[in-house]
Amino acid sequence: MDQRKQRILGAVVSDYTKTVVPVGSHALAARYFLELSSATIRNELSELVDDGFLAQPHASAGRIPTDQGYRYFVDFLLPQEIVEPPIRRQVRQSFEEVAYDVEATLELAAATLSRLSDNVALVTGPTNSSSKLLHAELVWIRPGQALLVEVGSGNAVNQRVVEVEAKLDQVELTEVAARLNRALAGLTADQIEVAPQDITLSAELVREVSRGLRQLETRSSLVIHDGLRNLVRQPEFEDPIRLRTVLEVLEAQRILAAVMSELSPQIGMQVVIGHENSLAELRDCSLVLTSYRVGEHLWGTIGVVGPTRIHYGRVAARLQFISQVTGEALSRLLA
Amino acid sequence: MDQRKQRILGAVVSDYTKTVVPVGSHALAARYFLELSSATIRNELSELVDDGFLAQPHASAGRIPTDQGYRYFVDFLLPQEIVEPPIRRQVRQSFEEVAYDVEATLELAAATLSRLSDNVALVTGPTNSSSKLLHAELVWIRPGQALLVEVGSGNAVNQRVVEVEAKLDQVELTEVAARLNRALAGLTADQIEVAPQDITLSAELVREVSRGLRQLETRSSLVIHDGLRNLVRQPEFEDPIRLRTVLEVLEAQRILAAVMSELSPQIGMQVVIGHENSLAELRDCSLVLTSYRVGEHLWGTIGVVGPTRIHYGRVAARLQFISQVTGEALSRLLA
DNA sequence: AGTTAGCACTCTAGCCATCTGAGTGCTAAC
DNA sequence: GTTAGCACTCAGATGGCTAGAGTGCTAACT
Repeated sequence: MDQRKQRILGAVVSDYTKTVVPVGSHALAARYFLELSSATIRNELSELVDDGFLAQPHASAGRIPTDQGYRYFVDFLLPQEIVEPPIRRQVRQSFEEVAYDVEATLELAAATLSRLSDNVALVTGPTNSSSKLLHAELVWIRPGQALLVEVGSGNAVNQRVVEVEAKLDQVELTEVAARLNRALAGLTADQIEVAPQDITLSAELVREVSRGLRQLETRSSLVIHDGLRNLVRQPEFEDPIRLRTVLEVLEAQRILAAVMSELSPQIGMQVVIGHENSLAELRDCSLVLTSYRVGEHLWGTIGVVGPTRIHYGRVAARLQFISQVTGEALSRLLA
Repeated sequence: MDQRKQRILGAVVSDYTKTVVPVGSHALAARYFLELSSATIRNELSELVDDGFLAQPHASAGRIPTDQGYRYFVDFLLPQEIVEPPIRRQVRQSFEEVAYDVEATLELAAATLSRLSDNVALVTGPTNSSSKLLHAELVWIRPGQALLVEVGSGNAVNQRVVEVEAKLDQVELTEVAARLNRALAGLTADQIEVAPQDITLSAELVREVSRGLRQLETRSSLVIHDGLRNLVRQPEFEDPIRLRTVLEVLEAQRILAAVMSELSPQIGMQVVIGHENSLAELRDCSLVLTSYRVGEHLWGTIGVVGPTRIHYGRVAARLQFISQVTGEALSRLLA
């Protein structure tokens, strides 16, 4: 594609992104190409349609980008945008004030991202696919019952009620917990299940510990979302059926988690446009995703869902920034 | 209001609830009042309009219930509905399978309620307005840092990273935690802050404990919602502006939590219809709320948000049932 | 008294025809 | 390769028309 075609494609994408109205040759000439006539632009537009980068809603309408057009734009024409310093300051400050635990941090990340992207934000927690037991504790509740509190990798905490011998009091429970720690600390759920049994520990209790660790893994794989209200504002989702289709996916934690973990990029940013989505329900949407890191090992996925005409440049820049701030906040908290 | 008027009001409410189309005198005569002529019904309808129970969208249209009409219906005419045994069985079973911790239980409650009510479900966690410290524990992370794990009333758990003396190892941290427990267990955050200082405990650490307790209180006051997708399906929310207004409130955790805790009934069921809502944004909506109990002390609020023509009878019955199942599931888990 | 049939009247929603204007593709000239 | 000019197309807005659902009112009936 020659340079002029690229410029025109870029202009159509920017203009359509802003106005959500098909862009005509006159509008392009007036707003972006004072040196070219509308007739010339018409010829170029016509070729861009033939090559699949643009489409016409109907014969006498302007052009809108196709998924392929957005793809080209994202791959080759995306302008590097910066996040305005006032926004950076404000975001950093709110993270310092609000990010007092993992969950609050992730929720703040989602809220901030949805606000700054004007779209729906998605955040997954740390993917502890094989969480190790750091520490276990038993808290007396009543005769015969105790609360098993487990701390796993990344300081994620899980609690469950377990049956214990009725005669045990808190002092003795603490003693049992100490033995648990000596026997099991540093092991994953799998390892605990096959580990040689310490004869002084009840097999049932050990089993509860590994169950708890698995709960930790399941729980943290779920997805926080925020900004569904922004979706409603988008003209492409005025149609209730379309809106509902997308909402159903966004509210289906499991499906969403699968989509995100499948796409989650090891590094850099991942953009999925319209039909590129494996999920048919998201074929009207684009996803912009990246990973955040906490120290070295722990990481989750954070991203934005919007219509295919989402403002890729701005969203990518702001997502990048928030992902970094989130990682830093979590590092301060945990690492 | 005489009995016939009541029957007519009831018929209008049921019919409108099902069809979402203004109900005319002919339709009423044919479907509900074979013994009366449409003219008679017209006279009655006209009086019901004069008394404020019904309204006409325009002069030659049928009638729809006003908020006052729904109010009368709910207060005096609500038929006692039962929850079908197959549904009961299925719900109980899913609670047995999935409700393995507090959060999962509340999420399951929200998911089930939104499905069974065809509307948006809201669930708040236990309102630990003054959580007592049951147990504290310190877990070594690295020299100078430890994870403070606190268990509060209702076995809610909170964790935070705290600074400690660099030389302390896990054995010594456990010892410090034991002293913390002796000094502070059973106290609320307020009480901890004014308690006489144990000279062997760092004032900073004690302060962290009370901060953590307060986090617990804040966190559990947030609201889980599910079923926003159902809102989109309601004809009254086809208008994007209306939809957005409601979505904004539903996604604003703090506001929603305030509304729910303000309304949360000590016992029985609370119905708020349209303009009765203190929040202007919810004036097109009705809320059906109740409380669930875990043993004696712990409780939260669970409810449904929908359009004012929500099927009050069915929703109330199913909400009642789910609230009970949720309470039972949590009791098994915690008490 | 309350109920009902009859009837004129009202108003919306759907339909159709018309009009406008933005935007196109094509041709011929530059 | 670029541009001016022009005929053509089509969506969307506008406005009249009609059908039909539903009303309120009157007068007769029980």
